[in-house]
Amino acid sequence: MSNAFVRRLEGVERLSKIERQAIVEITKSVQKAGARRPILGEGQRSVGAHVILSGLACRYRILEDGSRQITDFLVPGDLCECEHIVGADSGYSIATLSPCSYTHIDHPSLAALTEKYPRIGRALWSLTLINEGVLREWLANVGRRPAVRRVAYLMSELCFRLQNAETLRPSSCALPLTQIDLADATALSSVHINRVLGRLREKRLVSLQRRSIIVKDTEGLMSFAEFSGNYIQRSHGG
Amino acid sequence: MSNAFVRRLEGVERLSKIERQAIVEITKSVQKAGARRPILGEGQRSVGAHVILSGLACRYRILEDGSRQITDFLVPGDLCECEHIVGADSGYSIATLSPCSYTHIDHPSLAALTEKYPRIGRALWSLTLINEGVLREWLANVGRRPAVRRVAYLMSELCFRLQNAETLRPSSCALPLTQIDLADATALSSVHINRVLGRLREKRLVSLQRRSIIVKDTEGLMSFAEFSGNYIQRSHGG
DNA sequence: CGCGGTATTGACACTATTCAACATCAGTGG
DNA sequence: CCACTGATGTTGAATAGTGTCAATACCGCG
Repeated sequence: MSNAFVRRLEGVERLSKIERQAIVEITKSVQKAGARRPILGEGQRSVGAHVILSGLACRYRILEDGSRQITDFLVPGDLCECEHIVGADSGYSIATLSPCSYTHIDHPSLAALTEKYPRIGRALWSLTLINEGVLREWLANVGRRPAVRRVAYLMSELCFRLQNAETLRPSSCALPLTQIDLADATALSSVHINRVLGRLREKRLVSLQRRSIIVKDTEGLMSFAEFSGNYIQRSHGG
Repeated sequence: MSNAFVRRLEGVERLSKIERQAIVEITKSVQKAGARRPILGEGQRSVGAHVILSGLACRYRILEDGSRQITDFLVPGDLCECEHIVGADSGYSIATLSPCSYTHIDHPSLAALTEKYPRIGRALWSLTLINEGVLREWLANVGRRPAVRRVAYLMSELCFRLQNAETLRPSSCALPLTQIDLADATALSSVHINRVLGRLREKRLVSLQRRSIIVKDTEGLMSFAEFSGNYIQRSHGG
């Protein structure tokens, strides 16, 4: 009777049983996709939004010169492409990184939902604002931090958000990312990512597997990266 | 009977006379500040949001190593610090770049407004989503574009947004930025900004004045930067 | 078994940074 | 009205940090 999206919304706004129910209702037609599949393919235009219910996905764009910039990681509970609901189209694509389940919410349903339950509308706005905060963090990260710290910071954030979404807090965390993915998210070359990861491995913070990176010591990585999750999760006032 | 904020909201949502009136009402206590003054000083915490009504401001953060990252330019009609209204606090500061007039909206007033007029709530969400798009653009810009294009792109965007806010479309546009500001926004050093601007001046795209940069040929600059404003302004469907 | 994407390593090139010296200008107080 | 001051702009030289290229290794998958 609850899912990742409900839990996420409850993290920013207290919901009544009826509101919870309405959200469960709107997200009940679940789709599944394997790793590295498009959810919103390049060139495609969505007519609504998607909610990630399990797994890890990302939003990205291919630039003029062919390089790819990943701009968001999407963890369970994340809503994406709201801009379509609101009428814009910014030309980004969504793809899974690990196997995902997700649901599609069409324009009219969401409009009706927020009309009927303004508190849900408010919660959605909150999620968008938090996401804005994450984007600013990425901007500062890519703009100003040297490679090693930059990579550590990004991985810290991703661990933090994944663990939050699963309401777990293990000291180790597997990230289903290739080194190329990490390069496209941090705006470094994959060659350099490889060297950076070597250094983090020497510090015993991560270990490497083919097609995935294992953070051995999330606490250690976060403190090395000087990461704090304040901007992502509120202390939960109500 | 109209101001920059009303015009901005009307750009994303059709408003009734009563809704317009309500917005004018909530933004009527105007404050003014000269150039380079804090609106929300470092370390200060806001209890609401600010709306820029005229002039140019920016949002920024000082990182661990003392460097400054500007994450947003705020043009007339822009709303900022909504995250406070919604309960978060991301630790950024706001300062004017040119003389500004602005207004403060406190938490309860905005809550009441969006409760009473859901369409206004929806319009505010739209603004936030557009802003998210702008941030993704900045991320791609800082992450992947070489210095000259990067600077050109940023200036293009700023011209575009300023001209939109003023509903003017002159071919020349004065940006009240020092080279240091530009460096902090593009994540380059001010020394390098200086050299880059030299090149753009050779191309007759910009001219330099002390403490401000004049874009001589906005069309030319935008096409050089391969800039398109699609992600900022909708074609205006309803 | 071979193919294609990924990972690893070295050599080298290049962009942008840092440092330093100096120039310019607006504002300030004498 | 002038000299002083501090922030900004300008230029050159040396350097650091990443990117690029290329060769090789690895491994899951068809």
